Amino acid sequence: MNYSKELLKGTTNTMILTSLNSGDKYGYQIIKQIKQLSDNSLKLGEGTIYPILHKLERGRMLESYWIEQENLPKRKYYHITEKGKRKIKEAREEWKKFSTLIDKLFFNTKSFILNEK
Amino acid sequence: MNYSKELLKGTTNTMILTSLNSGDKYGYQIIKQIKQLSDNSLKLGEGTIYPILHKLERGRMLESYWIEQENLPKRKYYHITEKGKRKIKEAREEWKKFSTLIDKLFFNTKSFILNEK
DNA sequence: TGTAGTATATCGTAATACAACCTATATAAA
DNA sequence: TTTATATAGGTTGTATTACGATATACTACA
Repeated sequence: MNYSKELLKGTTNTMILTSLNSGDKYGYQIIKQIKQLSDNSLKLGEGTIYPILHKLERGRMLESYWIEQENLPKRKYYHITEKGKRKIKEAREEWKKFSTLIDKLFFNTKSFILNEK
Repeated sequence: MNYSKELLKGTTNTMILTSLNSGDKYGYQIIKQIKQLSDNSLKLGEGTIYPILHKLERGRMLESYWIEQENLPKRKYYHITEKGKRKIKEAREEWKKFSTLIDKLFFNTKSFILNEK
């Protein structure tokens, strides 16, 4: 993982919801997709994604159904609900505000000096 | 706190280092400054900042000295070291890459569809 | 007297991501 | 043949983190 575990916190749920927003997927597929989209920098493990999928389903953000495969393990597909879509919208708004603020606090050194008593 | 506790994780240390990068400060002063700079949206508590200051000092990112006050509790001032300044630089680079990636994953829905097999 | 502000500090708690581990099957390499 | 990797699901224990609660101690004000 190229990014600190701590920076990642709070973003994983929305990442997974956003992935499912463009179509139903199974857990393992989401892992591969996020890895691919991030140019191998974000490798969510199984121990990360499955508990989150279960939690999101308990919270009615997702619904699931099984699909049998020939010569391969069966897959559990997840489908995003309207509640899940609303959650994405909220999370995007929060992220926009938060990242703007961190940009200010991390880079705008001048304001630190100017605002001092 | 307007932002989720989890989004905040991983940014607090750098926030504090950046604050000290523009001049020595004591713990309580850092809390007030971050609160002010964030328009009251970031209210770091005492239980947050003091353990971090101690940890940063143990890690040689900061050095501290006491100043006695008249009619007020004495203040423990923190000074950033060269190691601390290097840490800021690293953290800024990491934040730039990370926030760019999250922007992509949260908002660029099109890429999710296009990249699907 | 009560409350708020200044200033430092510690402790317990909830939430999180993850490594490690487990079950299966299939395929490819050593 | 054995080993490793990939697919696909899952659980459990652990470290890290931010924070509320609490403690101490002094000042200022209603």
